[in-house]
Amino acid sequence: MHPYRTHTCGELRATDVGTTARLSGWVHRKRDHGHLLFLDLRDHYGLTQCVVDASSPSFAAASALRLETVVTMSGTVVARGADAVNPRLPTGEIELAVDSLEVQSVAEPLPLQVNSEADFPEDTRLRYRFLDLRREHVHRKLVLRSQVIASIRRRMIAAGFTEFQTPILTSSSPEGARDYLVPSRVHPGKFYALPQAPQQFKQLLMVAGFDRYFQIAPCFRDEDGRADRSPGEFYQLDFEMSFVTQEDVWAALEPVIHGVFAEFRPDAAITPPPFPRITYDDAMAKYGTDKPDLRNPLVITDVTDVFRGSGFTVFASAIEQGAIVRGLRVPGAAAQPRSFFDKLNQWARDQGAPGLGYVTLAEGAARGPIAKFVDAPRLARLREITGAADGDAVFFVADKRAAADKLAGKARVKLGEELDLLEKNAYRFCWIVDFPMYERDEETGKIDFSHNPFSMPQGGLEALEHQDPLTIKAYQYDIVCNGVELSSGAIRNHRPDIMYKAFGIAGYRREDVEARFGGMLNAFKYGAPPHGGSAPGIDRIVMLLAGETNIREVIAFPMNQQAQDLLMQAPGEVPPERLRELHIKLDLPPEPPKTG
RNA sequence: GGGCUCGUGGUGCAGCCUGGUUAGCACACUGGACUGUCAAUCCAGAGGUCGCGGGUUCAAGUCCCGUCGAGCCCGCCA
Repeated sequence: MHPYRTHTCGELRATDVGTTARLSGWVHRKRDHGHLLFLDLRDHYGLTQCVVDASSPSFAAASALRLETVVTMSGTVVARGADAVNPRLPTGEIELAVDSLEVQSVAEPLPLQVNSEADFPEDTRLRYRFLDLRREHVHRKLVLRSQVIASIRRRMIAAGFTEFQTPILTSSSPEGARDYLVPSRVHPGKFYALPQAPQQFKQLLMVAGFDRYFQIAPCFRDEDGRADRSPGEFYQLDFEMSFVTQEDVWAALEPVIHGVFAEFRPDAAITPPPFPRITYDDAMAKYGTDKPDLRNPLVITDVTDVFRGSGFTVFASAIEQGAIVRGLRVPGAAAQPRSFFDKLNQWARDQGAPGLGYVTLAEGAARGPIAKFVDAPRLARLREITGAADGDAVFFVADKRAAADKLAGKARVKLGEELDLLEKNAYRFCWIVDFPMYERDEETGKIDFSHNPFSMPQGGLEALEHQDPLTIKAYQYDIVCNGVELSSGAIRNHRPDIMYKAFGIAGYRREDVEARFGGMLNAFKYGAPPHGGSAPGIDRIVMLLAGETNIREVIAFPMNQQAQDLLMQAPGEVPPERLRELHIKLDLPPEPPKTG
């Protein structure tokens, strides 16, 4: 007999009754009746109830087993009595009558209950991640992650993509985030950078003629974490295609994304391809964000006309100064108590806004604090623009366009959540397209790239030479699901002449461009195919499929928000001789005074 | 760098608003009882610098100030 097991803990069935079996696993739970002991043995595959009674020579040893001890149990598979069958377990019709047991590894008392679904503090979970990952619901999410990645890989290969690996130790890249740097021992004072994305490599692979590239690519960015953004590192489905328009890229990705979501969430409603395309400008106007959650039925409108020249001087004079007024119609909200509107107003103030105006509609009239300024013609106009009817409420935000969009967008999210308006069990996708090529830095007034500097400007060289840069769009697009940005992508700029010009507008001299991106620029001088791609975030896809809002839930060994690995104690100090070898001298900030 | 929330035996929570008996409950742990449980049950026990420092007070887990740590958010992340 195998020293550890003849079956897994999820395998034995009624048809195995009478056979001899050996199982190995963790002691999941014990039910000790004194002269009869039930013991649930758990492994990756499932749970099997093992029984030991007082007559067994193993009885004392079995009674003494602590939870999570690893043990091998041998015995006979026996049928459970009709009233003892556990229908919740696949192995619930049988149990293992234990003849002998062998302890493989003893467990100390646990800092974290493995057989509990209770919430534990995240630092405890991360410090004892190996225990946390034993817990069924956490374990399952990591298995899901593996299956999702396998499915994506299968679908990409079937679609004619070729998988590549690209360097991890590379040079600093043009993405906007801070790089992780790795000092060179051989080249004093020089550093490798970990790739923020394999951006230039995948473009070089297109120049190399591979036509369709993909990679489940690790990406490293030294930026602060968020619930949906793991600090340090994450994975992208990075892909790139030659001789394509942006429509071709969308058409290539949509069946992969839709297929994966349909495969793992057959219960959910999923946007069928082709996904809606929403221009950046429309998204900002209608949803107040470039990553709209389309499960939310609320839509923002422009009601500046309703208040222009009205008696409500707060809005009217703001409009004179160039402000706009955004309206948010909320069906049925007129029935909410006054406290509801007061709370929202306070919320808006907490967001740094002067407040959130509103009217409610009933019996053909407007009500509320500012209703007296909305006369009959203005009310008619409001109804016309927003579609509001009796029983609805309309909220107002007056500010400069960008600020008004932002707050109206936040209010849309807030109201959608508070009033439980979001479509349930649904994945709603869209493409946000036609991003601006450039934007003006509010502080410096300088014109800079608003997204990827390697994107092709719409209109090409012609547009760069003759158009106001701030009006130029790029062939740049994001895919968004349920308010989560899954990726951005672009048709790339493969023409050195257009690239010099594009960088020139953002203030880079020809020499700067050559110094920083010489490798790729040089490649483009020897015959580069037009190409484009995208790179959806794997962690975010799995997070959405798992129904989680925290990305660390689908990463086996995540760092905390301070970019520390509590299990492996990273980052850590290194011995002085290693620093000398790397030609590094530390220049540390002064120690803060110790107070406790 | 900033804002908000949280910090109480190994673990999860209550107690704090409104200061006052031995800091309570559950899980885990130790011992005992129990032959059909499946979150087994019952009895007993051990286990606490109430994050840390300072202040107010006759008295602080509770109120105030500071500080450290964690989470969420802003900045940042094309």
